[in-house]
Amino acid sequence: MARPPTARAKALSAFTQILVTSGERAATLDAVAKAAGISKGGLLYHFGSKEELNEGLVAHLRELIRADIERMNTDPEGAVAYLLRTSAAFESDFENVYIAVAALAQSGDTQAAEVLQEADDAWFKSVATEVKDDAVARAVVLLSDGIYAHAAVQRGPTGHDVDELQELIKQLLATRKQQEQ
Amino acid sequence: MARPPTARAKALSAFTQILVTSGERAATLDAVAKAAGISKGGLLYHFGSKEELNEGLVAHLRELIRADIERMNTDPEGAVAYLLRTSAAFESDFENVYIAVAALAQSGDTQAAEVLQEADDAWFKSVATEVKDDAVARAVVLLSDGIYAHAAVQRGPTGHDVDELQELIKQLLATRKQQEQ
DNA sequence: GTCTATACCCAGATAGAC
DNA sequence: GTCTATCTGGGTATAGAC
Repeated sequence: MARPPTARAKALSAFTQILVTSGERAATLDAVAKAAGISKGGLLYHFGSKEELNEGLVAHLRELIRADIERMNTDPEGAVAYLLRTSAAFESDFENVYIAVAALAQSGDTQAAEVLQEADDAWFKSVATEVKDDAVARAVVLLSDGIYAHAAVQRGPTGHDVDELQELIKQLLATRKQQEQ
Repeated sequence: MARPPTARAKALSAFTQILVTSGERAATLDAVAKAAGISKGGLLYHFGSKEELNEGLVAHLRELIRADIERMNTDPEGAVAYLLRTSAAFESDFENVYIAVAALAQSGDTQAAEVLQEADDAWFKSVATEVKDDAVARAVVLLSDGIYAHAAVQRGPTGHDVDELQELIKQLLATRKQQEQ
């Protein structure tokens, strides 16, 4: 798992790309192998079956979530800004893999559905720690999910105005803090 | 189109149910026919191909959107309340068909993706008319999309606290109205 | 209008050479 | 570790009876 042979990584990358741009139906072993520049046999050497390929991508996302949370917690603008910004802008691999796994989840893969929930839970935790308002944190994660859902359907980054959303969140937090006192 | 023979309606209903509960992969002609209590041949009489079946569901959603917008615009609690409430609670057929079409969209169906965008646009229009604040309207639709995305992945209604969200929106609108003056 | 039977095709998986 | 060739199963579609 630590330093995977390049063919394996290329396969995962190609699989991701096809899932994002063409959907789950198009992501056949043939298509993945071709896009990765290897043969179907070679692909099946690294992933013994289609299910293992799915699991491989799910496991990959699980790793990326850890790294994403790390970046989120250390972002100079804060967790809310990071989450909304990356949802809309595809700053790293993470966003593509997330969308790809979402496609798997909708096609019937239950492990894919589970890891998406894990991402949401981790996001909520980070955001809640920052804003100290669980209701707002839930809303922020929901907004992020909405942006991702859009990207998944439109097959690419969305034009959502993140600054506008951040401003709304800021205003909301200020209002609620005031009322609390 | 006006008074479809029951077999057609049953097929569409079964197709919807399988898509929602088991994903696109499971929604084969065999499975749909069986769930609808008809034979594959009978199913193919009403829908000449799998693609036509997809199109049939997309067209059905397009009709339901009109009815949904109608209910939204006349809801005693208002459009925002209606949208958030129905996203989380599956009040009518609409929500199930919406999730089903979302599954088609993720699997690669472009017409399905288009009609989902139409729904979002129509929702935005209704909400924006009510709240008279485009930024907030966009956020509300995004929240709704987030809730739907959750439901799609979890394969059923979500436990999101709609009252909590509505309260947030209310506070936000009040704050922004005040600042405007 | 709905059925059964069957043909066709392609995605997934296996075998074995290199 | 990667290839080509081949087999199998199942999903889609057609033919034709009732």
